[in-house]
Amino acid sequence: MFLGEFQHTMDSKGRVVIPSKFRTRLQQGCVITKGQDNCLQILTKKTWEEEASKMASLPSTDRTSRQLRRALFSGAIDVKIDSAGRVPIPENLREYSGIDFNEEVTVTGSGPVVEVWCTRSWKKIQKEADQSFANINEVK
Amino acid sequence: MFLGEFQHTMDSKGRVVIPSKFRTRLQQGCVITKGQDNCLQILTKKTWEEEASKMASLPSTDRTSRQLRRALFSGAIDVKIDSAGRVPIPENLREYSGIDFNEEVTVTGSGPVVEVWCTRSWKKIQKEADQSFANINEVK
DNA sequence: TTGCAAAGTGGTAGATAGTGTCATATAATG
DNA sequence: CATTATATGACACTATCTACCACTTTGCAA
Repeated sequence: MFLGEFQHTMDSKGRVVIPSKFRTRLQQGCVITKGQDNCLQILTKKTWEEEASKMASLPSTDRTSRQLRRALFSGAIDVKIDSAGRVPIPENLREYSGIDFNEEVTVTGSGPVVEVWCTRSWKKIQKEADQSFANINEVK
Repeated sequence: MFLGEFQHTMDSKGRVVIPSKFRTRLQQGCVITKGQDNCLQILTKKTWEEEASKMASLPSTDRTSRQLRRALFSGAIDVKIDSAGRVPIPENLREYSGIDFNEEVTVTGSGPVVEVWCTRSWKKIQKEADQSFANINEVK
């Protein structure tokens, strides 16, 4: 289970540091894909395979499923963490997530996956997320 | 069941002492999360697992569910109590709770969870709580 | 082919944040 | 009151992040 929120910066070559708490679990290979709401997701090999097989089993008659599948597979790339704890983010994913060189990045643990956000977007999303969270608690 | 109210200070490195009465139950690992009204909650592993498993059953196709998952997991961190009985509070949770280095902190037992408050906030909240409590008694 | 520019990959040193330990002070207990 | 447990502040040490720098590869054009 990945937990927490970390601030980093994308370096001038498009690389992002993975918080050290996450590294051990991602060290033996991980996959980066497009996530929902314009974030990026980092998955362990194992989680990726599970996700991928779920995706594959969706009916290809449904337009939404097809689109989901395209986004997931076409945007995916498997990477390895370098000796300094960084992963390279390719051009298409940088564009998708809106993260530019030297820009602030928020890396969050989100249960089974790690999410990478351009900090600007994260702040917006987080506000919304906290709201949902607060409401749920009130209901109880 | 956690009971009582304790005064402590966050040290200059962002750590807070867990009252010794609570330690034995939290020693084998605990999770800190955002609680209501900008307090922090400390949960036992077991209580946390229960909370987290509720999340797992929600569909990731629904935006609200995704937001909930993000809020819960990104705002949580699992920590262990060190040999001096302290836990580290990471940056994002310090900010959420408004607790600065070297600042007064109130730690309260609140039934199934332990709550950590910036003492300034706690005083306000407590006044309100006492008020409601008094009124309820009057009504009876 | 050769030379150049751009992008990608890898490494290093210094700054900073995080962690662990200890000694003393304070509080709790019998 | 003596003893034990707990809290706090100080300090040293470690890990991690960042900002650089240097090298390699690739693509393009001369």
